[in-house]
Amino acid sequence: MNIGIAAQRSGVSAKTIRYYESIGLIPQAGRTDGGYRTYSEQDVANLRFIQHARGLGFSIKDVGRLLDLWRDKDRVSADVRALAMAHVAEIDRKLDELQRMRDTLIDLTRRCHGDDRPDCPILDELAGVTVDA
Amino acid sequence: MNIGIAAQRSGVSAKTIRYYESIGLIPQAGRTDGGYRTYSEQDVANLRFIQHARGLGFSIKDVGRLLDLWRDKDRVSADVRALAMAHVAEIDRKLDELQRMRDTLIDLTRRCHGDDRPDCPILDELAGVTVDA
DNA sequence: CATTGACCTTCCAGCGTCTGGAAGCCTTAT
DNA sequence: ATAAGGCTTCCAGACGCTGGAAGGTCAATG
Repeated sequence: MNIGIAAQRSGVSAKTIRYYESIGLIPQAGRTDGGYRTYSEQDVANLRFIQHARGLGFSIKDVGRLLDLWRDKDRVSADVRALAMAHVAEIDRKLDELQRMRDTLIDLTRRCHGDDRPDCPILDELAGVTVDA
Repeated sequence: MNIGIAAQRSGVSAKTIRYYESIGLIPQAGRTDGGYRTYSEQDVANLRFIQHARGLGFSIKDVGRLLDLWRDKDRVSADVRALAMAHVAEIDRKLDELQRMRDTLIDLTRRCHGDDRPDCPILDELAGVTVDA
């Protein structure tokens, strides 16, 4: 099948499929006489796998590792689990950071009048002005 | 003062200060006869402001808007507040997404033996295999 | 058989936010 | 005079795509 159909069926855009091929995440596709890339059901399954892994936030590099593990019938599930748990740790780090930002922002917006006057604790905070209550 | 000192005192690296200048976030610095950039206390204050805003996750574009508001003595705090709240909304979106990823990953890692056997619900899920309990 | 239109190809550029590195100039101290 | 350290510019790379231009291929139609 052509790349457009593979894209539709995998949920990965044609543009992105070509990109994945260019960086070596997926092998080079076969070609028709006219130069069109051709894909098999297995290729579509690989692309779906990639799409799901990306949807869980795994980096391209990690997706490559997961693909390798998936294909390796002698893998040990501990390796897969370790990869996933490291990723969870990274997500937790990001969650913490975002939550801290959010807390600060919520506090500041609560203290800001939000009317037509110019004074604003948000700007004060950014400027490093210490405003005691 | 030279860029290195301004960097130290603002917490923004010299490299990044030059970058901010190149994209127009800060005005072009004055120069010595030898071509070195020079900075004032006010410049350092601006850089600190930028650093704080970036630390709260504001985009460069939003930081530019905040700087404009900061400098505009006729600003209305409602504008600042609206910017901050829009940013909180964006953070909430990211928090939700990360939390969803985390939930799925935690569930999968819990169901994965994580031993020397190859079978692994994480890979099954990514492959789209439906495993009923 | 020619044309149309949809699909495919490659290549280059840009998004956002820096960061690293190379080659070379300026300044200050010895 | 020289050395060391800071400064300069410019190019490239990181991440993961995405858009667009210029042109080739294919299937269906007139």
